[in-house]
Amino acid sequence: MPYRRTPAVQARLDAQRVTLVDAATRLLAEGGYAACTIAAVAARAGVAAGTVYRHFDSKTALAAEVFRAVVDHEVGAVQAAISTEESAAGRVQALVETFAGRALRSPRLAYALLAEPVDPVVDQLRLDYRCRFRAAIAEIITAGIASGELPRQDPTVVAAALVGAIGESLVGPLAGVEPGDPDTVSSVITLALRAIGAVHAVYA
Amino acid sequence: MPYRRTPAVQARLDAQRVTLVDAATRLLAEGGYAACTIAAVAARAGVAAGTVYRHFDSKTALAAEVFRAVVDHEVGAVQAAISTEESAAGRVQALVETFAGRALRSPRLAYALLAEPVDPVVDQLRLDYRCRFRAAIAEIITAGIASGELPRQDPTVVAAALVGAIGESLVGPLAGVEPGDPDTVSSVITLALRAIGAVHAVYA
DNA sequence: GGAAGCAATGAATCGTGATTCATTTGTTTC
DNA sequence: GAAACAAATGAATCACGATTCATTGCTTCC
Repeated sequence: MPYRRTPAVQARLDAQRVTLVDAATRLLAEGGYAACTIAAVAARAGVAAGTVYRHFDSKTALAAEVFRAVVDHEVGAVQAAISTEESAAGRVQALVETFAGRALRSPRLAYALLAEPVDPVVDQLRLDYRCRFRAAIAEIITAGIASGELPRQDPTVVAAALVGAIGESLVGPLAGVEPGDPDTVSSVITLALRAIGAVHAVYA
Repeated sequence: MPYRRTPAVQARLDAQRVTLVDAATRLLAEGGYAACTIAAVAARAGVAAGTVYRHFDSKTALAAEVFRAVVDHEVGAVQAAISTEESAAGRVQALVETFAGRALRSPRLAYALLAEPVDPVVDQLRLDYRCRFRAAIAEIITAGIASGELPRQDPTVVAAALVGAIGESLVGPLAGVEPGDPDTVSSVITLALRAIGAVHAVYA
């Protein structure tokens, strides 16, 4: 048995993989999918193009992994923010604030995540991403209806609409130009609360 | 002067141009931008690829013309529907119904129009499209506030959010699979009315 | 009818970026 | 140290669709 991959080598390979995903993520955040070529990723990671293929079968596979990692991170942040709130209104507010804050901090990434189409496989992941947010919102609404805080409504449709509303308000402008000011976020919160029928904290 | 373009020839050329735009529109509606290659457009129109370039400088120019035509048509339909209504609530309802009805009838086209990115020039046209809808909604809201029918709010942000909500509800699912049933439309109407603070026709 | 020139053709060319693979470099084991 | 093989390289290849252009076919006008 003249060769076996030692733990040291394995660790280096693992680290290299991480470096690749990281490089791709940064490139995505900087210039969108178009900037995320294999050559660019490899260069950023300090390896040759061919080396990328020792870790990923295809560009799509790399993109999928990047996407999944970023989405998990984003969803996690939102869920953490939600979990500290009790009421439906509080949770929705926390969700929008967290989501919007992060999106405004990395606008290009948010755009790539929410809107920029690319590849059927990645598009499917984007849908999953939206679905996860949708599910989070739907859950809040369902609980709110059950507790009597919110009026009866179709949680799925309302959640989809809110995802759209938030996305449009935040990354819609992005595709154009302006950065999106803080007032926008509070307007969106107000609107979201009104849309779900949480009539209290409204009419700012 | 051994040659001059006669009216008959001009008419044929004009018709050919229309045929090209029409072919591209159908292809767009069937398979999105990816299906809309020069070769496919030419084949559908019954001409050679090179002929396309006698009418359009580039694929982008063709796409832009297609986009503009389709958008004008869509916006026109919505505006016609709005114009027959008096109240803000009635107008919003008409707008959503019209937009949604058309989108559900040509889902692939709606997706291309609302979400599918392609090319900076076309992307800009898409933004214009959204802006026009946004403007239409903002106008309704502004008028509603002025008349006292609606509470004070930021019409621009609310309009953007509604565009997003409508788009997400209707074409979001599309990117995935299902066709989007009629109940969805009425749910979206209810939500839109509630979101703008038109508390009446609500709580269905 | 025929000269003059526009219109149409479609195969060849180009550009872009993913993917391959023969070769070089690095590790492991004895 | 040397055999045996893995990892890394990056130039060459491929794929795909837009774009060009030399050639062929049509119109016009006298």
